[in-house]
Amino acid sequence: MRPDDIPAIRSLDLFSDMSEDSFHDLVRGAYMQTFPPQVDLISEGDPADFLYVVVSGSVELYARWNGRETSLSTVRPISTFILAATIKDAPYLMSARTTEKSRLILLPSQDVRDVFERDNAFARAVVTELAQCYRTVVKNAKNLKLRTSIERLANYVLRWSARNGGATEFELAMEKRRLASFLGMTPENLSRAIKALRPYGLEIDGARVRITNRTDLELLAKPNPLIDDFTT
Amino acid sequence: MRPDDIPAIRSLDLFSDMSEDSFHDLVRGAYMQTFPPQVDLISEGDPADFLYVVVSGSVELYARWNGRETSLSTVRPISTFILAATIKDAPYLMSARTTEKSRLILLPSQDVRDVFERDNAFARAVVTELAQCYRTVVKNAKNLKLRTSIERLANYVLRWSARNGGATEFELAMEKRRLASFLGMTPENLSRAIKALRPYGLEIDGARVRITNRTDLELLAKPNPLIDDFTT
DNA sequence: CGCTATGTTGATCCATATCAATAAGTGTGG
DNA sequence: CCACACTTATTGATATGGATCAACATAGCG
Repeated sequence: MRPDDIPAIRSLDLFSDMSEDSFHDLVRGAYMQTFPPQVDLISEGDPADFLYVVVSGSVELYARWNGRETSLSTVRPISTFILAATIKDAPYLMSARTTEKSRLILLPSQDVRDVFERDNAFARAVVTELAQCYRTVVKNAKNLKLRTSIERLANYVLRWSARNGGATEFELAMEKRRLASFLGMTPENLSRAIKALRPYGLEIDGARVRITNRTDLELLAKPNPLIDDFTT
Repeated sequence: MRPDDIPAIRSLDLFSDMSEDSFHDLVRGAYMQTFPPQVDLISEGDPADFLYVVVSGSVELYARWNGRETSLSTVRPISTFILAATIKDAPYLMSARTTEKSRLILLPSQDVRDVFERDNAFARAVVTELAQCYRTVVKNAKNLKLRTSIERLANYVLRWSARNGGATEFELAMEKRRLASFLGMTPENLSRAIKALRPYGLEIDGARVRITNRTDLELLAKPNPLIDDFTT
């Protein structure tokens, strides 16, 4: 592993509080690897051999059943994924693939569990991280069950606008087909949802998003911190 | 709090490994309360003042948005709910109400957080619990996004059959309207889904469930441990 | 520059929601 | 213990959100 990547990892909430010794034990067995786009990293059902850290690029978490596939989340730098499976030593519930060229750190799960047993600060950091993950998925479930696809799209756009400092114009962070799957609809349906939101102050042209009337869009979207706030 | 309830709590995975002192600190400020059915315990958005333990009865976790409501899970004895909000000192994401007469223990969140900071065994137990919760919600999201309502119903029945030791005949654990909401459909649609599954070996009469042809039902349901297994 | 994957649009179909009416429980007070 | 009221469940008719299928356009990319 490149020595100049270590500080970035160390500064993650998950690793920042642990002892120097523990951190050393973790990174000793770790490797950094660069993957091309569209590479399958893990497959649901596999044993959790590694905890992954996305250093650059992005990784899609998705799942399949009975020939269908759905996108569950996108992991962006710098954060980890499949912590729960690693800690529980249980099979992955989601598959993962790179969406673009990405640099990842692979931490052997056994090392993570060993350090977890020894280092109390790390154990507490894991709690915070897992609680965050849990709340994110709960929000997701609420979003899916309480909103129509058009409402989900409208709120998605408002969420990303907020994430971009309230910008009225920005770029979609992923392909539309992936966005459609993430929002729980087909690509065709997303196309139509986009058109349906034009009268409500939203224009999407290619990857370019323009909020032309925030008031109307919010009136329709009714964003709610208990579903849409990504900070708590 | 009644002294004879303490051993039951103590034996929960979440509390079994912690020191005697810490446990004492926790239960010292706790109270046990009995609630009638349909009592609202907490409301989403409220600060997380207590961690709850269901001792008897059952509690429904649900959420609202824009006049719609959906049931997210049912908590049965003996387990806790809203651990994540308690630990993070963040607002509840879900509301909770008793579905029947229920005995609950209320542990002041501040006490839980204090003990969490002091007791390392407890901190680790919280990790295991949260990882479990997280994986359950992920399975739920997969269930919702990958399956039709009929498939969800079929798998729900098979799951509860397994939970009852593989019984072919058992009682529904909740009202149909609640089940419909939990499965992400309307009560009317549940009624029709039940009828649609009759030719596939499932009969539901009132609360009585009878699996008349497990092979056919499984052929349709295609249960999958990465969605339906409630033990891992 | 042309191939291939992605995105759009239209036509149609299907799953599920909604609305309405009835039936069946369930609990309460007389 | 029954009658009434009220909630829950079922059934039918209809509407609609969203999926599917098919054709075409477009954009990346080698």
